[in-house]
Amino acid sequence: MTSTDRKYWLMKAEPDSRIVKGKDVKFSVDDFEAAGTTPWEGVRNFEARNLMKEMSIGDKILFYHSNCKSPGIAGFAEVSREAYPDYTAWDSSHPYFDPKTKQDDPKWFMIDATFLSRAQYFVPLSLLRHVADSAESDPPDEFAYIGMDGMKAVKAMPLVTRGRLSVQRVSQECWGIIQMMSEKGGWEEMTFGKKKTSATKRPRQAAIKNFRVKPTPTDDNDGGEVEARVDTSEELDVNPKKSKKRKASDVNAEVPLRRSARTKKED
DNA sequence: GCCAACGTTGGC
DNA sequence: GCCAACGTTGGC
Repeated sequence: MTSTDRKYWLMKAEPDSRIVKGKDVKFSVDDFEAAGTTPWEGVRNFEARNLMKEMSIGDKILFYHSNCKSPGIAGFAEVSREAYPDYTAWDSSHPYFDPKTKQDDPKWFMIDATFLSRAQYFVPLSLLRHVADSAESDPPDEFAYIGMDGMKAVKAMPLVTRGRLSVQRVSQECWGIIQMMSEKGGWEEMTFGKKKTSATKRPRQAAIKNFRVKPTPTDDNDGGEVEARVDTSEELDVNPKKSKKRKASDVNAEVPLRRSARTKKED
């Protein structure tokens, strides 16, 4: 496969322990590393499911820590098995059981993901938001290497623009940028504030942590140029026809053992 | 097939 | 624990 047809994705998991129906839904980068390869079961969202169906073996995955103290990119993985029916939907004893789906007409799918590596420097969401919010100006000196185009690419990330999706498309540019950031770091000198930025569109999401850039007296770019072009290939082909009506609680009420499909507490 | 109400996601 | 955002439900 050439690098041009390789696809890139972001998948969320929850690194913090949370017991749901007697099971811990925690799935951190440590757990992922220990597991090696894991079926990504429990996704009960049409758009996320559709994206998983587009995945090919070898596609790269940003592994994201969600719903935790410090959300962000914690590691890298790849697709090791293409979409196949999520059998947990048929197992009446399984927390993800969906009585509405049948074996001859599977509704939910999963892929297998194989752990590749940890991010040497955890790339916090707050940093990505900061980058996105500054996309009109030059990147902070600390990571000037991502360039303006890189900032724009980050700004276009669904992670930044919409958030809630547990499986997202990632542009090749963003993949490169985030991997570079995870290797080089550069924001250690920055302080994560907690105040809202004064002016941003998002009422609530704008309440990102502030980054305070410490002056870096002798700085010139440290090399690395990212060849990023803005790629707007973020349109998610979604067409969740409202196939059946089910209460969100019927399906999502079920316990995603781990990762994406965000759980809710017992009912 | 629109859209208001509802319920979940997930950052803070 | 709060609550904005937004996907889903379901009445019309």
